[in-house]
Amino acid sequence: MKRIAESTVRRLSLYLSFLEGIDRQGLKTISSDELARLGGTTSAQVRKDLSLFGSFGKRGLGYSVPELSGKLREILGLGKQWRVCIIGAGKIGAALARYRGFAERGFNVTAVYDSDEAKIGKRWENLTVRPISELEKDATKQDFDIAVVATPAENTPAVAKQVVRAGIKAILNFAPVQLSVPSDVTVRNVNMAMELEGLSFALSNRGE
Amino acid sequence: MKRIAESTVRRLSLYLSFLEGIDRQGLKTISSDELARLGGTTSAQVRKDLSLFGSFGKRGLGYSVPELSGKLREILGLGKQWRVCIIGAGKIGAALARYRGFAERGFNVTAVYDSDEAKIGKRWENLTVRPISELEKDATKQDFDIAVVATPAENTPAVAKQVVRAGIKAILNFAPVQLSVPSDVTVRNVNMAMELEGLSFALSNRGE
DNA sequence: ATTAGTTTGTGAACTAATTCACAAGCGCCA
DNA sequence: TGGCGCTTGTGAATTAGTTCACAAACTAAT
Ligand SMILES: NC(=O)c1ccc[n+]([C@@H]2O[C@H](COP(=O)([O-])OP(=O)(O)OC[C@H]3O[C@@H](n4cnc5c(N)ncnc54)[C@H](O)[C@@H]3O)[C@@H](O)[C@H]2O)c1
Ligand SMILES: NC(=O)c1ccc[n+]([C@@H]2O[C@H](COP(=O)([O-])OP(=O)(O)OC[C@H]3O[C@@H](n4cnc5c(N)ncnc54)[C@H](O)[C@@H]3O)[C@@H](O)[C@H]2O)c1
Repeated sequence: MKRIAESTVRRLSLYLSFLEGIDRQGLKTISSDELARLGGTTSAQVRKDLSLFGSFGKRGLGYSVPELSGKLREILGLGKQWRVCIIGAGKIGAALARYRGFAERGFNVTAVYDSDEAKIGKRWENLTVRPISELEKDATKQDFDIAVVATPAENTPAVAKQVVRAGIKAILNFAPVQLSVPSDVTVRNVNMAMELEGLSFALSNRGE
Repeated sequence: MKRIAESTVRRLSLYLSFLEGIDRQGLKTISSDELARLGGTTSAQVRKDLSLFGSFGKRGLGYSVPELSGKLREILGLGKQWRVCIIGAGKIGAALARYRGFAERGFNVTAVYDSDEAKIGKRWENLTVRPISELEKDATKQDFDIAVVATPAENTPAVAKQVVRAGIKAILNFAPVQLSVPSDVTVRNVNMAMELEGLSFALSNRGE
């Protein structure tokens, strides 16, 4: 299969969320044009994105909402349940662990780790905070798919090393540092300071 | 000035954070090549990004770390202090309000809003949660620059309308919905479900 | 003062992503 | 059955973004 751009994957994810809304409204079909309007893009873009994976629509009619949802879920790998661990039982970790939106999409938080003695052993929702030193051992049994890393920036490179050693192949990183990992490990960064700086730039350069 | 791509702004932001690290290490100059290695890009990219705004380096030497930091801060509009309000005093809102990393970069959270009677009036750090209905009135006095929106998806379009009516020109949106706002308002989305789906896609399509 | 060794800044070349534009397919109706 | 209105799927054209490649500028060493 040809290489798919990250921007394409982001849009697919967006289309899926729109389709779920449309489905709740009870509509049966949708055109590339409507999908484009919802996503702030063009109908050609929508059709091109989808055409990378097959042809799912009916000419003259559009796309069947449930069918396209299903295809997108399949493309995005949402058919299975993913096992997620959260590392760093702090403020962000707490918000994420308690967020129901993830499980709804098949991302199940099955463990939380921290290095702080004061936090280890505490109950967190239906989980107990475990010592980070046990991550590697636990991983052989639990087989985590994704690690969500929410530790202080200075410790995060070391944490990433442990995650890699534990054999986890995907990391969602909230610390404002660039992680260096082997090429078979995928990292996505959520860097809020960077987003705010993007807004700052936009505010500072309006009308130029 | 010519249009600057969002990807460029993200990289500038990244360079700045590297420069701050380098500065703490006490190094005085850095080459485009080293900066590129830190950011996982190429030296030509670094130089091209910077050349969009001027020429800040010395041939044969590289860039002065404090000078380039200063220039980047200026470019990104980090010279001033920004007034930020958080809307939605829930799990994510709480994590953000308590995060010190923002103020360090000039983003000062000066108010928190919610619609829940049970939360209104409560103290949050050095702030008191205010009723969202007062946002518009408060904005005329406080003159917020940026609204961080962390409300449930279903209420968020309405919240965005209120933010726009309050005259705020930049929104950082955490709800998994696409906001439609006038063209003079800039929106950045942080959509964690989308990031996880990106990882899911990567895990599902390795080696193809 | 000259030379050797670096590293910038930037047009030109290239690659990737988006948009155009239209033939072809489908449903509906007469 | 044929024609009309609509919408897809996709090569071609265009636009945007990245990388190449090299002259120019600077330091340090002799
Ligand atoms: N709080 C926010 O709103 C926010 C916003 C943007 C970015 N971030 C980033 O997210 C990360 C976490 O932020 P936070 O506010 O939740 O911090 P926090 O201090 O509340 O939590 C960090 C947790 O990580 C744990 N920890 C430290 N070292 C560890 C290690 N080696 N292994 C395992 N656990 C370890 C700490 O014990 C603590 O419980 C930071 O990198 C921060 O910059 C946070
Ligand atoms: N918690 C997470 O880790 C997480 C992760 C990803 C995305 N999100 C998204 O962030 C948003 C907030 O999530 P959360 O977990 O903090 O939810 P939450 O329920 O803890 O908090 C939401 C808050 O918004 C308030 N609110 C509701 N309607 C409002 C209105 N019209 N005006 C002002 N305030 C209003 C509620 O009273 C509540 O205090 C949601 O859209 C969620 O999907 C959260």
